[in-house]
Amino acid sequence: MNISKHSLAKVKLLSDVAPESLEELSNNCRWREFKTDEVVLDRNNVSREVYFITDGSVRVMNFIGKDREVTLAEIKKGAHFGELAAIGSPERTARVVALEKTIVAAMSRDYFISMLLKFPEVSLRLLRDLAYVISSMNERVATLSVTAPRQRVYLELLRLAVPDPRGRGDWVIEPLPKHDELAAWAGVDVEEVAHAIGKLAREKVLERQNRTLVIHDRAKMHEMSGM
Amino acid sequence: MNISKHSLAKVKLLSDVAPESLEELSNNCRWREFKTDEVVLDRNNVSREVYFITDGSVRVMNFIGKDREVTLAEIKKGAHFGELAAIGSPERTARVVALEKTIVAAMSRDYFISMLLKFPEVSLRLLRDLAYVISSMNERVATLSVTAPRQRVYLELLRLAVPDPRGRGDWVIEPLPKHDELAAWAGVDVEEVAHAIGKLAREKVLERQNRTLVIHDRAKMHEMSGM
DNA sequence: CGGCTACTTGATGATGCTCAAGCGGAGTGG
DNA sequence: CCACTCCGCTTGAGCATCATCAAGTAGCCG
Repeated sequence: MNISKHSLAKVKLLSDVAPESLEELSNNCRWREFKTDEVVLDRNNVSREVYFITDGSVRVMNFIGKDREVTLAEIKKGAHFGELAAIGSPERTARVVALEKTIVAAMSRDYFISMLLKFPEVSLRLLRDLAYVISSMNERVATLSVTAPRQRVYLELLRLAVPDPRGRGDWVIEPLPKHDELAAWAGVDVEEVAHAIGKLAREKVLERQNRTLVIHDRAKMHEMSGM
Repeated sequence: MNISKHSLAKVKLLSDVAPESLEELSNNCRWREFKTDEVVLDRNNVSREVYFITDGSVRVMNFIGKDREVTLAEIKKGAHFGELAAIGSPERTARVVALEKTIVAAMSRDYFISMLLKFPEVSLRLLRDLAYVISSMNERVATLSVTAPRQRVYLELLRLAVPDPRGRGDWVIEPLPKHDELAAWAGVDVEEVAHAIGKLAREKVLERQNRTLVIHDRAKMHEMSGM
């Protein structure tokens, strides 16, 4: 096992930890690798380990009823997940899937807790992380409560759009995620995403170009989103 | 100032703190009292203080657009709020209103942070609290994403119902909150709450009795909620 | 070229939001 | 003690919207 590749140096949560302590922490993890779409963690898993992503990214999903799925978060290199189950929540309720080839360090619950008590700065940083998560979710709850499905699709598209690098006042989404991904974020079904984009295209607010969406009239789109 | 009334002894977050330290913490708070419906904390407030409720309860709300409001949480005696702004989030985004006569201890951001570093057990307990909040919000996001407005009203009513203390297989909600409160939780408008309850009454699933709702067929109601 | 997946588009029916009108109980002032 | 009023609840009609179903198209990979 190549130790140099198995370092927690890039993990933001641990950036206040001295290098020598970090190495000890690294050695107390189970290192694992996952392929795209592989399930990293499933519901009702009882391990309660905490996972640090040193390379790749994952998506956290929740299932309601039997068929419909909701995307709760996407977590990237340098971040962590599983801390909720480790800290307190009685059981895992979400499923975590690798979005690409991903390397994670799994730390046992007990070891994680003892680390928090040993390094208060880490606790503080974790608190900051969780506070940020809660703020984001507050926003999301408020948005979901107040906006109509169609509007949520507009908002999601606006969230993804970046100014067109080729000058012009346009904004672009590139590459456009698959419709079912957008649907899982916005809490609508797949057809609604297509209908929403179709309507915007008909009204010339945006244009479809292969895998990218070019938004011509961002202001109007924003207005249509009702916020 | 009556010191005996101004004690943080009942605050759960601080239950691992030794009594003498607790007294010092108590003395470093600004103690304040609010009447029903008084605004404890408003958006864009820059104080970043942390508040401990020693008596009473408050509601945390968020406003979207200009008119519609969403209830994010209700916080009771022994709990705390404002920790998100103190720990990290750049600004306050929610409004906090007293639900009854309420006494709070306000602790400055800096003092709070230093306390966390001094008492790692408190950090750990706070982490647990936040983890619990996140889990709850995950559920709420998932529910909001997947269920229709009508169903959310049913679910909210089911959440409030308790078994009828007078025997019988019935469940009761007593007192029934005002419709606009239910609406703010479920993310629907006021009439939809009335329509939903009306429909349930017509189908004899429940019965309206003054300020209380008697649920006869909880199973059917649960089924209608689609979960 | 065939087969698959994702996207597009439309029709339909159910549903929820808006508007509107009436009702009932609690509190107020005479 | 009685009107009066306000606020919250109830109910309904009309209309826009969204989920469902369905069919056809585009693009991709073997």
